[in-house]
Amino acid sequence: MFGSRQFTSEVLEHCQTCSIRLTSVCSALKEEEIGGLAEITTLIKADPQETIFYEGDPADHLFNVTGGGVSMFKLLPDGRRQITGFLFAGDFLGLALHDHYSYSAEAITGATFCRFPRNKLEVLLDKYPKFEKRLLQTASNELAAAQDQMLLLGRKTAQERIASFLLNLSQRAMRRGQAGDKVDLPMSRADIGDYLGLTIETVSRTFTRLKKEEVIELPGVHEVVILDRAGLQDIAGFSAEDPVAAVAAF
Amino acid sequence: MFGSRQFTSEVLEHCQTCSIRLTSVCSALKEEEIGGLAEITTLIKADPQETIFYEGDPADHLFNVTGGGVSMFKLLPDGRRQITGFLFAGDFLGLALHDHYSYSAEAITGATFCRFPRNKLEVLLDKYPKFEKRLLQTASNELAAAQDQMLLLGRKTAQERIASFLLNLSQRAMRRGQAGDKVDLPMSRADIGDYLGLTIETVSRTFTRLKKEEVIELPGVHEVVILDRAGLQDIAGFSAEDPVAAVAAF
DNA sequence: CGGGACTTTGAGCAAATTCAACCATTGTGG
DNA sequence: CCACAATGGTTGAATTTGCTCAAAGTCCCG
Repeated sequence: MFGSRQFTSEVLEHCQTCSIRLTSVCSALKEEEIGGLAEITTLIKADPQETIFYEGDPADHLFNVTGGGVSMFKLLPDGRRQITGFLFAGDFLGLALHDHYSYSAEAITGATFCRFPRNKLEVLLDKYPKFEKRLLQTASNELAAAQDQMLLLGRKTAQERIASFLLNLSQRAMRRGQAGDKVDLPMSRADIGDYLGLTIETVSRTFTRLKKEEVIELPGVHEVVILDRAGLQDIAGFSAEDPVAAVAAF
Repeated sequence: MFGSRQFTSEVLEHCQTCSIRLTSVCSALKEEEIGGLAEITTLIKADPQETIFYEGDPADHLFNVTGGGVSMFKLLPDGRRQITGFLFAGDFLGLALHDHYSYSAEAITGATFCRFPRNKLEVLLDKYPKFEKRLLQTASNELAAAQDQMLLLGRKTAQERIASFLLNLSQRAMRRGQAGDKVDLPMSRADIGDYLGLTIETVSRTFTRLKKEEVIELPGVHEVVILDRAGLQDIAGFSAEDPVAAVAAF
C-alpha cells in the first residue's frame, strides 16, 4: 500500500528526544509511560504525493505526524475533491475512530510519522485514561476547526477564505514555534482550492489581489509574507480564527 | 439566559424509563451506574427559536437532546450565519469540550434536554471510562459528519446539497425508528439555506425542481416524501452519506 | 537549454445570489 | 367568524461572483 521505509530500532530513544512530543498527543504520557507507546510505534516516511491511506480502507493504524505536511480529503464519484484538513508536525492523523477510514490521506511534500496499530493503541488508551482524555480533547479541537471550516465554505467569499486560510496557517506555524509573518505554503494551488472550495484560478487571482492591496507579499509560489495582519483579519471576517479565543481554549 | 422550566424531582425515574437512553451517550452506563448521571441532571425545555447558549459563553453545561430539534450555528460579524448541525432526540449537545462554547445553539421548534453541569460530568467521565469512550466515539461520528458537510459545502451543487440533506435527514429519522420515506423538516427554509450554504430562494427553487423531476413530493412546507430514493442518491453524489457505509461504522 | 508541470492572466459563461413581487398560512382583533 | 396583518415561502428578472476554457508565463529539473 505504500512504499515507505521503516526503522523500528531507533524508536525507543526516539520518543525520549522527540521534538514534537510536548505539542502532540504524546504529551499525555509521563516519562515512565511513554515506553508503552514507543513499543508499538513504527517510524514511517512518505514521499511527496504518496497516499498514506484511502477512504474505505480498514482503519488498522493511527498516526502522529512528526514532520512535513499531510492532506486529508474526500472524493466525489466524478473526481471533485474536498480537502478536509492539512496536518503538520505534532498533529494526529486517524481521528474519526471507525473501522474504516472515512477519508483519504496523502503527503503534501514529504512527511514522516509515528504509526500505531489501532488495536494496540486502544489497549494503551484503556490503560492510561489521561491519554484517552487527551485524544478526546484533540477530537474536540478538530471539531471546532471543522465548524470554522464549514462557516468558511458555506458563507465566506473567495477573498475572505484566502485571508482566513493564511491567518490559520500563520497561527499554526507560530504554535510550532515558527515566525508568524512569513507563512510557508507547501501545498499546490490545486490543494488550496480543494481545501477552500475554490478553483485554482480563483485562488491565484485572489492572491494577486491581496498582493495588489498590499496586505501580503509573494516572494515565491510557496511563500507568503503577511504585511498587514490587521487588514487580513479584517478581510477574514475575523471571528472564527480569532487568535485570542484560540489561545484561551488551552 | 433562558426562560426554561426545570423539573428536578422526576429525574431519577426519568433515566430508567427514558426512551432515548439506548440510542444516546447514556447507553454507556449500566443500570446501576445511571443513577450517578441522573443525580446531576436537570430536565430542561426550550421554546421555539429560544437560544440555549451563545458562542463565547462559558461552557458550563452539556446537554442531551431528548425531544424536538436543535440547531448549532456560527455567525460572521455582518450577520451571515452558518448552521453547523441539526440535533434531534438522542443527540449530544456541547461537544467541542472547551472552556467556552465555540458555537451557538437554539431550539428549532420546541426542544427538551437533559442538562449536565460540565464539571460534575467530568467527574463522572473519570469514574466511568466507558462513558468517556462513548463520548470519544460520539466526537468521532461528529467529526466524520463534519467532513461530509465540508465536501457538501465546498464541492456540491445546490441540487446535490438538497438531495444529500434529505437523505441524511431520512437516515437519521430511520435510526430513531421513524419511517424513512416521509421526512419531517421542522426547520425553516432559512435554516436549511444556512446549513447548506445557500439562500432561501435557491433552497425553494431546488425543492420545486426535485418535485418537478418527481424525485420528491411536498405535501406541506415541513414535510417531504421521497418518491425515488435511488434517484435522490444518484443526485446526491452518493458517496458521503452512503447508508451501507454509515451502518458499517457501528 | 529544453520540456513538463504548475501558476498566472484573460475573456466569456453559468450557477447561485440579489432584489422585487406575489402567494399561502396563521393568528389576532374587531 | 371574518378581515387582515404578519410571517414565511415561492417565483421571476437582473446581477454578480466565481467557474470554465484558453493562452501565456514561470520555475524546476534533468
